[in-house]
Amino acid sequence: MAGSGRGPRERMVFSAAQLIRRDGVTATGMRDVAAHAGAPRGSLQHYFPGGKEQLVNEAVEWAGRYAARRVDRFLAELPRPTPGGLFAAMVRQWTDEYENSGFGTGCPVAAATVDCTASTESTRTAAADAFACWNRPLARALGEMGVPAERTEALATLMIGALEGAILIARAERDVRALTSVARELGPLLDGCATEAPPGR
Amino acid sequence: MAGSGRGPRERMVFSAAQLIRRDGVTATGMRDVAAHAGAPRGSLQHYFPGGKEQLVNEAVEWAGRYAARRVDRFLAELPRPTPGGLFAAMVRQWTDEYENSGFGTGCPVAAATVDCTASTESTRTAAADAFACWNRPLARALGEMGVPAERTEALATLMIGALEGAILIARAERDVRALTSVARELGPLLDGCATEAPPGR
DNA sequence: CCAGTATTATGACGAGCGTCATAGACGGCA
DNA sequence: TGCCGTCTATGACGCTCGTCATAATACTGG
Repeated sequence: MAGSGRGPRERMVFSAAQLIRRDGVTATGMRDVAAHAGAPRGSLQHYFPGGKEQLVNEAVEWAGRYAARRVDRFLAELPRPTPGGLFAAMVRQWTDEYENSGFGTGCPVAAATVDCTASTESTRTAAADAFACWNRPLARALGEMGVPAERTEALATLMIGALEGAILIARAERDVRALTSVARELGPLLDGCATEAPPGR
Repeated sequence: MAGSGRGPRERMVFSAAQLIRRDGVTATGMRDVAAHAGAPRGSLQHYFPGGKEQLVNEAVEWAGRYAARRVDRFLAELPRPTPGGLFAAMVRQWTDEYENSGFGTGCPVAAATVDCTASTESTRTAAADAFACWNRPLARALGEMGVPAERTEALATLMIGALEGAILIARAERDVRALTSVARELGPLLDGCATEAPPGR
């Protein structure tokens, strides 16, 4: 994850996302963000006159765009794209990170949702937008893989939800088991939804 | 959710869980817990000499036992138990709560995981135990419904993960859509795993 | 070189936090 | 009545937080 290039403003947004996904929003201090970004403390109030709320919101938005970009990249890398294969790639990103760098970090959007939904309306909105931003390319991809149009959005939500939940469990257990289990079980089921009649109900 | 009965100690644990699942661990103050429980502030240090860490851990443990108990209750209430029906009941608990009481609260175990995994080892352990405590009766139930033994644990994890993720998305969107979508899509797929050959792979 | 804006630097403030210290109230039992 | 463990009550301490005020510095166009 490169992020030390660019201007100090972008570095601070990136650092905020990193710290938030590790410690949560409330436990992440403005001074910590500046230090982590190697940026002067005085720049915070200059670039983010809206204070912590603005910084957090921008970090969440950044995370949403990042997740959407990753979906497109996974699609481009898959030789023969299937729903299960795409989901496996999404999961693998996390198992790789956890095996290489430990279980210290989760998803910043999830952290912001847990931490700010009840208190900060604008952050809640930013989190909802981030999920939508992530959901959109996923649903589109599912449609292109043969999933019936009326189910693409719901299945995309299922994929994101299952991934987020598995991340939670994996962090708590310090074990990628939850991630691999979810990928192994849900993957084939997702593949069954492509170019097939929807399950009777 | 009854909780105002019992002794002040139990009330404080219960109140801690309530506040944590609404505001997160860091944003929940000890004074808030005492006030919410209608308990004297001085009792906190008397019943929880281990400080906030102990209180949070007990709240997380309580939540894990609560979730496990709910699984058993759902099973008892289902006339003809199927994996999808059980999952629908678990999801319905949350859609009911959100439609009746708003989207202010989430799962306390998820909140503790997001908020404390990186900083407080004992709380991370408590969260892992809570997930395990929840997973156990679920996996057992799946086995009794005809799911092959080698898949019960993974499918239980998938159910919990999908539910937790959908809760996150629903809170952010202030909409039960994610919950209903996940239940509608995952339910039939889960039913297909009972008394059937596992999907080829 | 100068003017003026953009950026950085630093100290202070008030509020809230978790924790501690200490004293008071209560209640069963001799 | 007197004692003693359990519980309650309250004020204080040290710390960190987000924010603000104010000044110094860097940079850019004339």
